[in-house]
Amino acid sequence: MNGQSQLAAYVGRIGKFDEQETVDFIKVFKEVKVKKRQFIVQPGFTAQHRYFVVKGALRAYVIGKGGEEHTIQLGVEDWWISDYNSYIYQQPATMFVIALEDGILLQVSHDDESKLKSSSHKYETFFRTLAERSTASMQRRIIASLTQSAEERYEYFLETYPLLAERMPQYVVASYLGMTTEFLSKIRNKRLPKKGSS
Amino acid sequence: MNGQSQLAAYVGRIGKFDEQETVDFIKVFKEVKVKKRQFIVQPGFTAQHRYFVVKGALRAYVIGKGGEEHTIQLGVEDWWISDYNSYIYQQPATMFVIALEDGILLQVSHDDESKLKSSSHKYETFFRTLAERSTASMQRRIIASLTQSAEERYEYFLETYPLLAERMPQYVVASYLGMTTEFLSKIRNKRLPKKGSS
DNA sequence: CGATTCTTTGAAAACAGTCAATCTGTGTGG
DNA sequence: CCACACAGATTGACTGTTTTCAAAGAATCG
Repeated sequence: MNGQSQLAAYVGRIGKFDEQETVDFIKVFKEVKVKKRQFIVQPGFTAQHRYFVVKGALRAYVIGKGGEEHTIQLGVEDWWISDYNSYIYQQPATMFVIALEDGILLQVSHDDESKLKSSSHKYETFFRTLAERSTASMQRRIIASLTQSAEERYEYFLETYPLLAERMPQYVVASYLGMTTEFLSKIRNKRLPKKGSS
Repeated sequence: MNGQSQLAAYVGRIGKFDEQETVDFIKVFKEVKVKKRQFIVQPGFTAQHRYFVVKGALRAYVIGKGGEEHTIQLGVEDWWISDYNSYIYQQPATMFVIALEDGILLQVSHDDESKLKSSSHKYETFFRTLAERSTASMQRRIIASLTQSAEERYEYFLETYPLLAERMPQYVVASYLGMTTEFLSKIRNKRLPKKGSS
């Protein structure tokens, strides 16, 4: 399955496009390959694209005053990623988006996305649904950060995204969950007291 | 200015509706009065409406395992409020939404909103814009919670929402910022060492 | 391997929470 | 108009979670 058909399958699950609409939609996306450690968004530059992850893993992060990296968003197959504050308002980004693995993305420019949205009610609906789901998921994350301890947030993350927990380096998981790598390491150690303890 | 014309002015700033479209849009909203301490959303019940605040102040909060209240969202004039996870997916709410003051709201039901969205491309665009802005604002909040200390979050809140900081009880501000009332009180004390200190 | 990159560990310190008591204001009903 | 109740804010001592720092261990990759 190539990138286009993967995106086609994805949009088929969300937007009720007919065949021609699906083709026209996918046409504006451009496939790009990314290498591990490659940046696709950087602070100071406006995020020009929204990216659909065909293959690979990415993360978006900001740098704190002390130089710490704080992961704002993760992306793997069938997820979207960008600096949305930058992309939506077309203002300079505050985030880095970097590839954690070699991968394949399908990018749409802000301009082409706008044209899609205005060209068809159905496309507009598709992006509205994306944005609503994104709002709901961010709200769940805010709730988790307000109500749970570091250990609980990690447990919750393991349950919710078991595959991500395996795939992402631990410093990425830690910074996504709002704790230091050192502390996550200690949490993990407490959970699995010793190796070969059965 | 009544509630309807206030909403009309608001939608005029976001959606490019003509006169008739504005009238038709506003027609489906129903005005409701709320008294201080009145709940408009409660856990276990599906949030049936999205609310536009004409007048008053509200807050949405969840209850933690220890009984603490965590404020997820605030609402004052010209803001929207609901439990979006519940409203969007039409599932039982996890949040309370309560009036902090007597007020006036304009509510739209999930069903009517769906009809609006499907009846016109422009209405769809309006709700897409709402959702995108909401996503961006939640992302900013996540960044703040990951990168800033309690004191910095309070400073940022004061700068960003000076009117809210005056209007909301301090325990609401504290629980919105992810800290205890006691700790916020200590932060405030440090900032303004003593009354009459000049 | 040889050099990064990532993870673990432990001791000390900082940040923020808990608990309990007190203080303040504000309304409401008699 | 007063008194009482109650919601909200403050204070201080103590506790606990999480961070910081520094060093050493694994793992990975060219």
